[in-house]
Amino acid sequence: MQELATEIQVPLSLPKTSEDPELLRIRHSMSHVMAMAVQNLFPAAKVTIGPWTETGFYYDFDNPAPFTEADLKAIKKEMAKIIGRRLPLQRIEVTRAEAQAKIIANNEPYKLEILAGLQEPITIYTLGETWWDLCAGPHVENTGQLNAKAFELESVAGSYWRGDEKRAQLQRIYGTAWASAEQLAEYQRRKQEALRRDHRRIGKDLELFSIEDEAGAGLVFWHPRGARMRLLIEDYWRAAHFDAGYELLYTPHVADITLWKTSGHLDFYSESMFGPMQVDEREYQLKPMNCPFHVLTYANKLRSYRELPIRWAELGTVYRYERPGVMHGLMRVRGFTQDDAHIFCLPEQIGDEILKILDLTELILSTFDFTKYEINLSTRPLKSIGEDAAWELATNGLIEALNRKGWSYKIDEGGGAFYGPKIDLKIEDAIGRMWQCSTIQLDFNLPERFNLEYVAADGSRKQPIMIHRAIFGSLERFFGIMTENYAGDFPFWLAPEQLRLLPVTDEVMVYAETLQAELQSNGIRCTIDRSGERLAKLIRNGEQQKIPILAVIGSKEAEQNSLSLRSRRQGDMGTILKQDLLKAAKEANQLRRPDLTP
RNA sequence: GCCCUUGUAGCUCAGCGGUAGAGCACUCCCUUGGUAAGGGAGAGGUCACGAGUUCAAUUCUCGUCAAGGGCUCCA
Repeated sequence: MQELATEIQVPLSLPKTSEDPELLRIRHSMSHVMAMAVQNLFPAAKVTIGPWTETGFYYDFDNPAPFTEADLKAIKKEMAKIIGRRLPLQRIEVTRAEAQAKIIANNEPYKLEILAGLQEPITIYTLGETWWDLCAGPHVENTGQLNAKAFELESVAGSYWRGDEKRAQLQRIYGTAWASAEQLAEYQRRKQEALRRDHRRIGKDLELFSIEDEAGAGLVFWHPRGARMRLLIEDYWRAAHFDAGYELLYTPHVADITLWKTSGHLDFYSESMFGPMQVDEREYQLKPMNCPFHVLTYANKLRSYRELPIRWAELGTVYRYERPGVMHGLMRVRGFTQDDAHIFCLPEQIGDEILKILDLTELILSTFDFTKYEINLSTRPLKSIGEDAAWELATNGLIEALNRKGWSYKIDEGGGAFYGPKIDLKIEDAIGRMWQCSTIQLDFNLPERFNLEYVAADGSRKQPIMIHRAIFGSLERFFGIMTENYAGDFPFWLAPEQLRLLPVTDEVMVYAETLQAELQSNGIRCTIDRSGERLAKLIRNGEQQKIPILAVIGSKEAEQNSLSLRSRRQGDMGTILKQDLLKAAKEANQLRRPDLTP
């Protein structure tokens, strides 16, 4: 069924740079052309680096004055000129001393620093008679091979030399370049499509949520429609967790700061925490994570090995300090709810537990039509705690589970947290973007710090294995991703307003009200459009608000106790008797169907 | 936090050194209309906030806050 989509008319393919050597040369050369253009127009600009990206290229400059959007136009024009001159690009091998002499002659301090880190042979690429850049290539042979109609300068942005915010502030210019004007047009069409799907746009248009200046950045207000959807998601999540053998917890939003000292967060996480607050004689801390609370709950009494595994989940709302300027719609906020869970188990249970988590993750994500995953396994970093044997056991447990699940994965050697190895899962959305949501982490740290134990079969005290895991990651973020995935066209079971009754005249209002009451009492989210506009307008409004089912009712329908249905996904569904609609809608809700009928 | 851009009606946006405009939405009136915009009238703005320059600031300058695109960081 997933295959169908690809059969419908294949659009112009847009290869990534890393998949297409020709595009790589084009983009790499284009960044040199841009650098030359910039230095022609701004002689004081110093060059730094100018790599390709998957959709284009950028170049970072150190220029006395920042570039403005207006400068981009002039730079683009200059680039077109350079392309028109069909200047050759030539690869020249030089010695370190020669390179150094050339760089010093040009007064390019950043290049000098780059040179210091290079191995011989050192290559430079010339562009025309006078301009050149330290570069490994590859490039096109001459600028005539670049298409002046297939590139665009997209934006200016600040960046830092070597990505280090303590070092020089540079000016980055982003561009995109393609082999043909048609490809550029297709790329721009896709950018438009991403804009159309933007959850911030859809969230406003469909009245799902807002972020209010007066309350502060990064704090989400869920409006009735968004809140209803969130509730549906949460209800489903809870049911799935009970089915999978979890119990649910509720824990406080604040706790005495000593708890955060014990957990270690005050030492290694304080930069991401809201400041403490004074209450009576004690200092309290708003929670940035749920784990210490679950740990305390575990430690509340002596546990037996017979109780394990313990699986505790919570939709836990946490607050984290995010630096100004990094917030982004629902994707990056300061207050959010994690679908957090902690599993306390015996060492020999790790493999089974991880596998169960993978199964539950797949079940839940696929319910929202996320069926393509990219999995990363991160192993022990250099700086870490815990014994070798524990790391090996845990890492093997993760690998064993992935193998049993039959999922392929990449290994990120040394990419784990200092307290344990982890599995990260990225999901692919409808337009091919990858998003990281789910994560499964082993933790040797907290059980140690809180002295967690259980009584083993032989009567001795042992430390349990602790697993953190989240499937959505954060409900806010997941909601944003899901909204973009569906482009606001939510499946029937999830739509905040599932069905809207459109009365053709006021005379059928009584019938409409009877219908609404009956549908609502059967758990179907249904409204009546009382605007009094003509039918065509009612339909237009309903379609714009992406209501899954619009039900036209006039005198004919009122007489027969029926409705004329118009489905957003399935088109005209003809006239249906009330009792048949009730049955179909209830079933669709129960089975979480995308449409009224399969 | 840093760089660029932006902030005018609920939304999308014009405008300008002499205190404001359009379309949609909203309210009312006419229309009772059968599958993507019927017609008319009206209401609605401390031009983000705070200073400064000026006879006069929504417009110019500076600061603050927020948003957008990035950097860094991240669920």
